[in-house]
Amino acid sequence: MDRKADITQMASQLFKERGYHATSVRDIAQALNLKGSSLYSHIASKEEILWEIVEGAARAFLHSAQAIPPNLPPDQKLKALIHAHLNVIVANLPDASVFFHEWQFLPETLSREITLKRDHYESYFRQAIHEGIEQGLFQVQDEHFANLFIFSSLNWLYQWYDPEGLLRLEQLSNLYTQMIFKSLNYQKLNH
Amino acid sequence: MDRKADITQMASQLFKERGYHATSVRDIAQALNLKGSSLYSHIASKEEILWEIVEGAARAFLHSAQAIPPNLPPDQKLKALIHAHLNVIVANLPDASVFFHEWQFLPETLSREITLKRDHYESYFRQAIHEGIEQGLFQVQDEHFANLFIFSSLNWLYQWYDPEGLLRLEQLSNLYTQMIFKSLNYQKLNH
DNA sequence: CCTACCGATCGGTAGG
DNA sequence: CCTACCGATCGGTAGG
Repeated sequence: MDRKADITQMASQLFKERGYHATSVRDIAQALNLKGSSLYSHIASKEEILWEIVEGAARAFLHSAQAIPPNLPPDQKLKALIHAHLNVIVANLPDASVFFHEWQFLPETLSREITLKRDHYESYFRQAIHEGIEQGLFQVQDEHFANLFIFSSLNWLYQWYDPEGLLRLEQLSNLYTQMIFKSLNYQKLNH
Repeated sequence: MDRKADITQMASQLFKERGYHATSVRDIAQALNLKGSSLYSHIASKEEILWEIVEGAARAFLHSAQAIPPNLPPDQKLKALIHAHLNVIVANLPDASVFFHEWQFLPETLSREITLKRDHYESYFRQAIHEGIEQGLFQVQDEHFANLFIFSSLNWLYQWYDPEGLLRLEQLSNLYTQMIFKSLNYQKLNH
């Protein structure tokens, strides 16, 4: 029934593999055994497809962060945020790739909206790290840089993660949590 | 004299801002006050421009790693590699951005060559980390993941580094070194 | 380095 | 969902 979801999903795979601009509407249609013009009964434009993918991923990240109890202690909160973040990427790698790689090709009004959603999402991490520092659980030289360092390590995952590989979500999450917590000088040993 | 270098440099800026496929040959020419066809006295194809940028960046990374004395102790070697890596990115942000973001749009023969250069470059990091673990300077749960974690944190820099910002290379290098060394459970305090 | 031009392909529409 | 088609733009060439 929902042909639009089929189109978006196929487009997501192709955008991940070839990039947004190197994928034509005809490419997407062909992969679905359709003619290019047939897509336009379900979508208004190529840009709309990109928007659906990128905005959907932004929403997935935001919702997964908002599902975490805000009253958790900061170390547990950060651990849950790391797990949630990795889960969104692993659960839908093409969407995550397009989100990180192609969002800039949205027209400015829309890309600004994504930037806002992303800032909001990242604030959950910043907040947890900030609270952790205040409570003496974490120790960093430069809080701003610590945030950037952690986002960097998490955001590059889509570049190398192999869904067919051996690394499953739980192990990935444990490894990330351990390295990030060590980089934050986490005091407790068992987490 | 070297018009080709002018073309490549301007293209690098535009590719960084808009992406390879969203930048036309006419865009590059216009930014140099030329007509599109005029570029073809200096270049063979648009692809050649991309190749010059990406291969040049790959070479810059590789050379900077090869300039480090191989007999340094592993902790000092890793520190020097981090510094060299950040220097290449900071010294030429557009080239680095295109290298990380657009290399995949090279035809397969050429992109494979880049992948090989990159593997070779990364092996310097892997080697230093491996030696550090062997000598008991570093402790990690999963060496393979530790490598990926560190590359991730370093490779995402081009996404957020602001050349006009306050963070200069030396401070950036210190901050990265500190967080990475902590994530590796580095035993000595003064580095 | 320019003018003039090429075939191919692009995103998208009309009409059924 | 298709055929037929649109104007615009693409990378690139010829010839000067």
